[in-house]
Amino acid sequence: MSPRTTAQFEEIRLKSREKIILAAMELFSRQTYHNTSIADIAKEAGVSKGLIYNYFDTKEDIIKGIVEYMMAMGDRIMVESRNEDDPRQELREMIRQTFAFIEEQGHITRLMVPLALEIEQFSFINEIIEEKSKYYLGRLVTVLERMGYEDAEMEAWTLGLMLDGIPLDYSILGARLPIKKLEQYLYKKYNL
Amino acid sequence: MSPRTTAQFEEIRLKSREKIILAAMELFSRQTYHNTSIADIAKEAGVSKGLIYNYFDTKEDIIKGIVEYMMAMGDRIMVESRNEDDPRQELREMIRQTFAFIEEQGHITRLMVPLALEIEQFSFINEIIEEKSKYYLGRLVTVLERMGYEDAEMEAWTLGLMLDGIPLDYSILGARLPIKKLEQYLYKKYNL
Amino acid sequence: MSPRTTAQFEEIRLKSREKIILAAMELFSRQTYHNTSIADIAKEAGVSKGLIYNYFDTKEDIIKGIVEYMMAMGDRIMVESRNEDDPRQELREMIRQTFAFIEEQGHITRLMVPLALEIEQFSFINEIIEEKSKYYLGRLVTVLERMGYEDAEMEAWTLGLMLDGIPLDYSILGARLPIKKLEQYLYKKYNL
Amino acid sequence: MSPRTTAQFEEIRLKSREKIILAAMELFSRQTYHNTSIADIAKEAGVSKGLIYNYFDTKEDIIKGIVEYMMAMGDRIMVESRNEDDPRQELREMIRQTFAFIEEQGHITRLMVPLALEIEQFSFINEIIEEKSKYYLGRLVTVLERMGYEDAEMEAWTLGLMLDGIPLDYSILGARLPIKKLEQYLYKKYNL
DNA sequence: GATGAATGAGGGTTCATTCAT
DNA sequence: AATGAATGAACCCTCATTCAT
Repeated sequence: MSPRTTAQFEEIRLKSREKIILAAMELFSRQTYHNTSIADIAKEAGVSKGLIYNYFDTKEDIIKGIVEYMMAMGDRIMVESRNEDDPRQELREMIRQTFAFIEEQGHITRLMVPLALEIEQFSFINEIIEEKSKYYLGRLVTVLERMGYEDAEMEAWTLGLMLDGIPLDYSILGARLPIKKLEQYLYKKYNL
Repeated sequence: MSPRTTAQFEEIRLKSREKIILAAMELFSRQTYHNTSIADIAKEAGVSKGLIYNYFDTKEDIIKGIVEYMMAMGDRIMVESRNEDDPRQELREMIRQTFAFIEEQGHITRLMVPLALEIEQFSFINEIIEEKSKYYLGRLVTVLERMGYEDAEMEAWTLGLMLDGIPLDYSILGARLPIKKLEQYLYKKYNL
Repeated sequence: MSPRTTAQFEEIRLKSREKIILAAMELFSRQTYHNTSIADIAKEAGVSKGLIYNYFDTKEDIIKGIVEYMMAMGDRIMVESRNEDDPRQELREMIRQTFAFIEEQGHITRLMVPLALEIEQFSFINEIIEEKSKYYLGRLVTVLERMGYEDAEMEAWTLGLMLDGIPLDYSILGARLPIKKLEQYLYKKYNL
Repeated sequence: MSPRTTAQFEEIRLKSREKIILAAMELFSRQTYHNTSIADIAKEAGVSKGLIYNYFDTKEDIIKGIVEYMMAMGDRIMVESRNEDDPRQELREMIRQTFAFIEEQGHITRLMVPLALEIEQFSFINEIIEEKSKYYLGRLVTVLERMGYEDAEMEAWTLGLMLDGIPLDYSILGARLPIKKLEQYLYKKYNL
């Protein structure tokens, strides 16, 4: 009889929001942002069209929601794995995590890369990608320096580019990309 | 007043078709496939909307036209540069051409990469990319073998992935990607 | 903890209802009936959307509520000001009250005039206006007859029309309408 | 076989545009701007919804089109009727034209007055009304001065307001407003 | 009495595509 | 070959209204 408490409402809101975000992620990665209509998302989420606008001001806003959701969910590439004593160990861990991420969360890759390219206005995605890359590159440089590389910066770039190429090729070649063997090869190549 | 010859007609047709394709390329790379309307293309090409349907059955068909056009235009990454005597020279040439292509024809890169990801129905683009990659990879393997690399296949993959990563990063970082230095570094790294 | 008495409930009801009506009046006159949503009203009234439907069956119903509210509030144009002895005095009082109303309650004017025209279904507003006008006109006729006007009815019409023209011009011209001077001029013209 | 000439296209465009404007005028005056949908207009004009956007950028733009159309159609209140010799004759003509306009083109009145009040953003309608009023008032002042009125300006205001009141009352009372008798009464009152 | 999440019809607008000329 | 008026399906979004709590 009495109205729901604020906490109850909050929980309901979170659940609905999540349903919508998950549906949107699924569809965007399956069929592209532009080929997915609000009606599609609503149906996939089992929710009315109108409700979506209770949580997102605009269709593009849903993307922002997805990114936030993913960041909150873990953002697992970035798990810290510093190793003061052994730079080799640290580099190995960085590479391992990157491959693990691509394999385990391949759909995120397949979602974000196209999104970044598909929606030009969405500079904020590019900004996130750029910032992460810069941070990642910085760490690579440090580690490679400690490993004694002379031109550590350029070597970091080649490694970084290669790791960036993986999701791209992966989204085209899928299983034909020999990920496992590549990972092993990198360990060997860098003596890890 | 004399009726135009078949050849004249054919020439007119080719000219109009080219105008449309060039306009579409320009706009797709500037503003994305989905954000470009047939009306936009018509205006950019200085042609009526109706005429476009005289040459292309559908909007997506224009993409096919673009790809064909680009292939016909020279496909310059693929210029043969075999060098039976010196594999080093051949690899150097392959790398050089790749970088040259990215720099000179950056807009094509910025056009094709998004297109490949944006339009899922367009498996044929993926197929083209895949075929080219396979060919390119094959050549890399051969060259690296001749250069004495033990695991030439995996080394070719790393190099290929890296070269694929460049356009991706380039379309995000633009001038902040140190392309020139990267090219030089690769020459040094592979002793070319 | 003791249950509220019926009277207390009734008071609460009245208070909420009034809050809603005042909010709606404010917004309708500020931004038009059609540009004001139930959500806007709820926010302005500091009340939930649901509650509004506790007091009004429909959005249009709120208008009925506003009209009733205004009538109950005093209907101040219509304050009786009969003066058996001096028709001049009576006419002067009628004119004075009209001008006073327009000046003091300008927002009501700006609310009702558009409303009457905007919402055709709302014949009842037109009916009210019509009835008031007829009554007002009747009084004018009587007064003017007593003042000796030969064609009192037509003179009453001209005066009535003029007084109707004021809110209309007022809602367009605002302060550029020389209300004060007009009032004085009318007194002079009718020798009041 | 050959494409239509520019002139032919121009004629087609004018015709379609007019069909749409006439349909919109009809519906706006019958059921209010806000209660008329683009679909309604399309149906009334016997045209597709899409075509309307070939001629008007936006729904509000149609109003601008209507106003322009009406101005181009004649704007008949404003027919010059100067009479250097006899101000009485000139005033009589002004009043006559006003009444004629209201009677003959009542739908325009019923269209524009609500429109001006319904759409607040549409300052341009208000501006037109204001400008016309100022002009009209100015002429009234001049004429009344020549007729010897002492406070010609205020007298002009009362007359102007009254003439403004007519369309307002007319849109509410319709035929119950004794227009004919009012007109005659004014002639008599002003000795025309 | 009160809340706000949820619904769904409907509105404005866009745009690929057709077709008469 | 060429034009651009015309179509209509589809899309994003708004909002009055309902209802479980």
